[in-house]
Amino acid sequence: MATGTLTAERILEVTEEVLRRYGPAKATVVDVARALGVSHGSVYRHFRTKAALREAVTHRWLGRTEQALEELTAAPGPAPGKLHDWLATLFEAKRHKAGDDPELFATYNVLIDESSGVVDQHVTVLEDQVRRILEEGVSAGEFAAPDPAASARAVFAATARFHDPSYAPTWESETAEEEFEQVVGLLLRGLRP
Amino acid sequence: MATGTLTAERILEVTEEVLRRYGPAKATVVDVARALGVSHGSVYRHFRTKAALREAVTHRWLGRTEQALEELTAAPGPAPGKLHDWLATLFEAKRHKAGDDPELFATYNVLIDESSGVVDQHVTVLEDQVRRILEEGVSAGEFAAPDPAASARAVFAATARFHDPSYAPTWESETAEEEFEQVVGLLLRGLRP
DNA sequence: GGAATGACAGATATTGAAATCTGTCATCCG
DNA sequence: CGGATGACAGATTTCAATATCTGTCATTCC
Repeated sequence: MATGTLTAERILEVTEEVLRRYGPAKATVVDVARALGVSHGSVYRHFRTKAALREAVTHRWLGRTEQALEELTAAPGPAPGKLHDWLATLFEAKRHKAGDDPELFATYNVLIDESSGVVDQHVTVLEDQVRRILEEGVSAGEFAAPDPAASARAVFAATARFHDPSYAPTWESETAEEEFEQVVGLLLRGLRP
Repeated sequence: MATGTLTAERILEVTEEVLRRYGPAKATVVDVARALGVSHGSVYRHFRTKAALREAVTHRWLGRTEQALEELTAAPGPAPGKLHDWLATLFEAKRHKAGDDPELFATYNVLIDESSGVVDQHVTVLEDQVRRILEEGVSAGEFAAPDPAASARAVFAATARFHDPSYAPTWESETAEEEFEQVVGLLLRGLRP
């Protein structure tokens, strides 16, 4: 079935499929090897441990969200509106993933709990995007932020309710959207010069 | 050992002890009855189910925090400082419980996960205290909040990072205190008239 | 008569033996 | 010779038998 050489990339693709099919509890390295048509020893040539393989899958998954938000970050436009949209996009992306395919979302949440290092890196990337938006706003006189990096962490922390997966069960509620706007409104007011 | 009549209050006290000793997974109604020196049927006279007993324990535990914060809420003084102190006290109380006796804290977190209704009520009580502080500030011209109840929910949501037990592992970090001040500072700025 | 008991049925948890998986490595193949 | 293999040891998971627990209720006790 597998075409050509066995690459790390191909293993990651198949691992995603196996995780989707069997779930995080039952997906084994042997399953991945079987789906690839190779021995499990070959998988271990590319990933030192099962944990490393799962972390790589998680990294890929989180990277996709980072990429979508990076485009927003780099786009032109006033910083306050951009920050609002950046947060709204993050919220909407997470809410969509959670509501659309709850099982797959649950699977990735298990992976995320396992891979704290990968998540820390993800958070750092996102906070850095927020920091860049804040700095842009400070330059344009739209924001006051003596320490943009610290403010970025604060903004990210204050909106955890809307992007941290542990709150996913509440994201479908009718009031979630309104509460999001309230929090973001408060933060944008707090950032005014 | 037990003195006099069997009361709901006495059962709750002993249940707390049993939970502390055995943990949430192993503490049984039979254990509670044994510690009380009665048959387990007698416990069921006061609490319809094991879940109801655990919820009552949770309610009592959360009520103690509500009470401490209520005193702060009712005290005189400028609203901005009071809101800051209220949030700082909540943070400190949680952090202290988590750091002081991690096992007991973990036990109560298990109970909390089971008792969503009780927790919702607790959150409502705390948000109401925040709302009263906000209204006080609006009256004194210290805050601008067209809808104090909505702003109270926003303030509570934005500080989840510092009172939601799922974040407890990060509360000991050196930067937690600083991040708390950043978030609260941003919120207080956002509430200014 | 109101509170407590303990035997009971069905549900849940524990246990230990068997099966499977993870990670290594000597060997094989192109 | 670099990459793939599959047998292997120790760790983990599964499964089914056994034990315990939950919640009820007819009976006992004060």
